[in-house]
Amino acid sequence: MKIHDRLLEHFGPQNWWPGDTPFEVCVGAILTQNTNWGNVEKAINNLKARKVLSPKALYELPHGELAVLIKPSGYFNIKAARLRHFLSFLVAENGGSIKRVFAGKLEDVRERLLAVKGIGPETADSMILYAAGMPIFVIDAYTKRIFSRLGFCAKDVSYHDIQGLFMKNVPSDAALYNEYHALLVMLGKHFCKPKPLCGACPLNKMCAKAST
DNA sequence: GGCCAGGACACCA
DNA sequence: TGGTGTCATGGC
Repeated sequence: MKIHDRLLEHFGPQNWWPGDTPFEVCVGAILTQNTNWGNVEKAINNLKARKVLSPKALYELPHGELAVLIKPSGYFNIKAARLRHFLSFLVAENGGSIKRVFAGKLEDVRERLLAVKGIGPETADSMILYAAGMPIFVIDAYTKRIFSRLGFCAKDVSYHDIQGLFMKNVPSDAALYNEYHALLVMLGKHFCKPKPLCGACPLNKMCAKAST
């Protein structure tokens, strides 16, 4: 059985991303950088409670106030600055239109997002896949750890290389990429931690390198 | 009290 | 261009 099918059988459909609108997905993508999603939810709930989870309202919020609201997500000063860079790109350069941000070819959209300070490859790809529904495979720390332990790549494989591995071997389908990445995160959270819990892991029999 | 969590960037050699 | 330090909260 293929890895994706095995994970789907074990965890069930994930129906990602946890966010009500494409804009909320983009905000979440920045806030979740190197951070537990539970903490991000607290920050997003703060923004909702203050009724500022919209491009214009968030754009007009001063740095200090924004930083306080997103404090639970950690790195709040840096993330406030990164959010404001994205909001400036969205509101000042694209009229506050998420549709306009994601208009055009995938490669061009990605390049424009990567030019925004604070948006790196994973954050850009998360936005493109989960907010825009365009087919690009998101690579994160879990994906690298899981596939290096399975023996498909080196532990320190580059983002570009492992993404190429997926895009070459998995059919280009946004719904499939969405589900696959979400399932990998579930596996990472529950089993493939820095200290792996291999006993009940659904990939246990496939993973000869579980101890590395 | 330590480990870990859905990164990105500045700085340095 | 590759390695290292920095940013920070909260759950387990």
